[in-house]
Amino acid sequence: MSKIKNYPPLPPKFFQRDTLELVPEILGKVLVRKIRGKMLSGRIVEIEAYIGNDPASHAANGMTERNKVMFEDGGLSYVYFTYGMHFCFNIVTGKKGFPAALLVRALEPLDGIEVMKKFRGTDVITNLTNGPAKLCQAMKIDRKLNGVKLDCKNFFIADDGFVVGKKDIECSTRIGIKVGTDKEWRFFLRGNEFVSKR
DNA sequence: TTATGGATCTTCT
DNA sequence: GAAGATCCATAAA
Repeated sequence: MSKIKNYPPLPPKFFQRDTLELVPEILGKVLVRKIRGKMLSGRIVEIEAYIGNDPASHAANGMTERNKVMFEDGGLSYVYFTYGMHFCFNIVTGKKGFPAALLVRALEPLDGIEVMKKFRGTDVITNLTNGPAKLCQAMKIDRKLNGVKLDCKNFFIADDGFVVGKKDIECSTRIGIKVGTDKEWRFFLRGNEFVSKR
């Protein structure tokens, strides 16, 4: 059993920095979600950056009802609905007024694996959270968590002491987009079997 | 093993 | 009306 519950949430201030600078800090951290008395958690092993007027970002053309959370201070949760049936979870980064976020694409399941299996309807561990919409389903992340602060008791990011070396981080172009493909803003842990494949 | 279509919300044209 | 920061079941090869 892990000892994540002994580690306090990272404060919102932690996320109010340059987005790309945060990337190596976020990789390896633990996303914790408490629901109905159960604790679900997973180590963040894959993220993508969406910054400013980057053409691939939802915020590329200014603020809308959906993306307005991206303009808030770092440390908030941005959850959006896409393709008619899927939720994706982002960590808002940087300062208020500048739209930036890190899309969490994959987790390595730690606690509450049995609950995740139930939510996902599969027994295959590597298929629980290896995709942005999958991890939301596994952790029951939905619209209600859009815009919440990530230091509340039921939903936060924690540091359990796991160390990620610079050499363990690999980068590539982002996935599932048609513009902004010149930027290598997808980051993942080298060789981790929970990274979404493509 | 790779390809295709369905699900059907939100935004922009 | 069309496309999208997706996933999965099913079909073809």
